[in-house]
Amino acid sequence: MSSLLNIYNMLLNYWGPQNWWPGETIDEICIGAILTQNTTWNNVERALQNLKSKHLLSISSIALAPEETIEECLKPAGTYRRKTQYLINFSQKIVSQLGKIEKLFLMEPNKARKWLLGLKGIGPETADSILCYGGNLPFLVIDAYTLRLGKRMGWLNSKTKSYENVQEILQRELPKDPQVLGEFHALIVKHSKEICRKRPRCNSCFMKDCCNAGKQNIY
DNA sequence: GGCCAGGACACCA
DNA sequence: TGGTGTCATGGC
Repeated sequence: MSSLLNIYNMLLNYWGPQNWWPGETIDEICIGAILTQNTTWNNVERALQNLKSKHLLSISSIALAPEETIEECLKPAGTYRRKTQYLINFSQKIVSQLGKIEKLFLMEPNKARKWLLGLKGIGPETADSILCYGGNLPFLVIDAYTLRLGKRMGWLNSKTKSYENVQEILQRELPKDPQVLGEFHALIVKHSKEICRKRPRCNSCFMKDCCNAGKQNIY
């Protein structure tokens, strides 16, 4: 079985750098991380554009904005009522407790993660996205694609349970480098969307034991 | 018209 | 702890 680092290099060689996370500012990255929950990025971009057109694409401005205005902007992203609550609460907590988001990234990384997880609507995946892509901190984002690929390719077995458990197992074999960890997650998403989802039984995948694993029906 | 997406939460046993 | 329903728009 190839090492995780080999897998990373294979994916990077095949797909090239994914340049995640898209966004011009740290605020935009964090806002996008919340909006992308269970939604396609295409829909998130519409919501981000709506916010931008109303000059609300910053944490400080969202913290002061009327709820109805944010709701209207977020509609294209789905679950917009919840996301409005999450986003306003997140922004207000940043402003009132930290002043600005950059302060979060100066904290001890695990404390910063805990702080984020204490906020309503910020789960482990969103927190790690904010820390890795917004804060340039070495956290690997674990998502459904990662779990599926990991089980197919044997990095993970069916006993691996919690998010943190999976994250620890995978990060142990990867450099503690936010660039690598961020790129790895982006590549897994890219690969899963382009190959695994469109051709779940394909024979042409360049990674042995990925799509054509012939294993139990994990997909 | 049904299913799913770059999740998280509430509720239940 | 683990499983299930809910949120909600847009693309395929």
